[in-house]
Order: sequence, then structure tokens, then C-alpha cells
Amino acid sequence: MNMKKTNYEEPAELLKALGHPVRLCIVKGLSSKGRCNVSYMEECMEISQSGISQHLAKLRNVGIVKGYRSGNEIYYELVSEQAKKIIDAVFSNENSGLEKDN
Amino acid sequence: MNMKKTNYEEPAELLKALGHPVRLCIVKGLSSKGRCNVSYMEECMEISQSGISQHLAKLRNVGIVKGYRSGNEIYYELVSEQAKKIIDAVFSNENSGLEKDN
DNA sequence: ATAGTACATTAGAACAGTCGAATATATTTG
DNA sequence: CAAATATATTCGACTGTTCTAATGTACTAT
Repeated sequence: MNMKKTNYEEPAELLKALGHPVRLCIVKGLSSKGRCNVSYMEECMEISQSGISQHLAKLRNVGIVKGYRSGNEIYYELVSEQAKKIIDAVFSNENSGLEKDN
Repeated sequence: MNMKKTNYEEPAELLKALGHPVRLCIVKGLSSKGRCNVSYMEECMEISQSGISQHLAKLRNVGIVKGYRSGNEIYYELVSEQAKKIIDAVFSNENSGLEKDN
């Protein structure tokens, strides 16, 4: 029944990349507002410049975002359809009831 | 523009829990086959008993799965609607084109 | 060329995640 | 009760992640 671990390694990488509050925030922001430069992200979240850059690097490395230079600044865009779908799934949160009463 | 980090902490936990090949495999399996006991999972994946148990503990802790004892064994079920949606998004992978040509 | 701005990269300390081995607990069977 | 089975928990080594501070690079303006 095809439960080979290797089939899950790539999608797990994607989920792991999204599984950090700062990165999730970045991607959610890009998903709803389109492109955005790094300084703006810095202003919106309490995190250092280098922090943002490092998180963006991870998102780039798994192909979730892509950056375009425009003069002095770099604008990022969400380029992974799969990531978009995941974000939609995560935030389609009309939480209709009983969860986590474990 | 509501980019507060705290709003992203819980969903990030969920994604992080799913962001490991073994756990993703478990959840995907439960998603498509319904309930399953631990021994069966062990057989299907190359990992120790304690490994499976530890991963199941994580999934339990964030409310993704729930286990029911039936005699000697424990059957797990996927109980988080949000996780189901995410799994669907991850594996709706009719990859229609251009991604990751970074 | 120098200085300023925007971003990326590196380094290292602190912390979190993962894995196998050993041990613990709950249940069933004899 | 003792032994067997199924699962959970704990421990410790190892690896990976995250953060801050410092430094590097690319572009712009003067």
C-alpha cells in the first residue's frame, strides 16, 4: 500500500518550511497582498533584518517564493501553487466545531 | 494590516507537526484509509516502535490524531479537519506547470 | 570614489527535534 | 499470578533550527 517514506520527503520539506510563525506570516502576506519588499516585512513583524533574510532564504530554497530586484530593493512573490493551496487550507478556518478535546 | 506573529503560532505548530516524512505518511495514511493501529504503521514504514510512538505523540499533542484502545491495541484516527484540508492541498498535486525554476 | 540604503551571508551560542535503546504501563491469555 | 503482546515514556547522543551580531554585497546618489 505504498507507504514509502521517500514519497513524503519533499512535501514534508514544504510543510516544514511553512511551519514557522514568521515564515507562515510572510507567505500568508504574499498570498493575500501579492509582492512585497523586505523592509516592509521587517516593519510588519518584530524581527531583525537578518532574521527576515534567513527565513526568506529558506522559503526560496524550497521554491515557495522568488525575489526580483527592483533598484535597491528586492520584491518577493509567492511562486508555489502548492504552497498557495496549503495556505488556503490553513486559513479557511471557519472552525465548525469539535476539535482538540483530547 | 494585522501581521501579528501570535496569530501564526498555532497554525505554524500544525504545519510543523505535519512537516516530517514519517508523520506526514501516518496522517496521509489515516486520511485515506481511516483508522489504523500502531503495529500496522510500524510494518509499513522503516522505523522503530518507539519512533512511531513518539511521532504519534506529537500528532496527538497538536490535536491532529486521536487514539482509541481496542483490547490490546490502539487505533488512531485523524480528527483535525484543518489537517485533512492541508493533506488534501499537499497531495492534490497535479502539478500543472512551472515551479521551482529558481 | 565615498557614503548611504537594502538585502544577504556567516558565525556561533542556545535551543529544539530526532533516533535507538532501555524501561514502563496496560491488556490479554494461560 | 506469570508471561506475552501492544504501545508509551524516558534517556542520552546526535543533528538541525533559530536567533543576534557582525560582516559582505549590490545598488543609488552625490
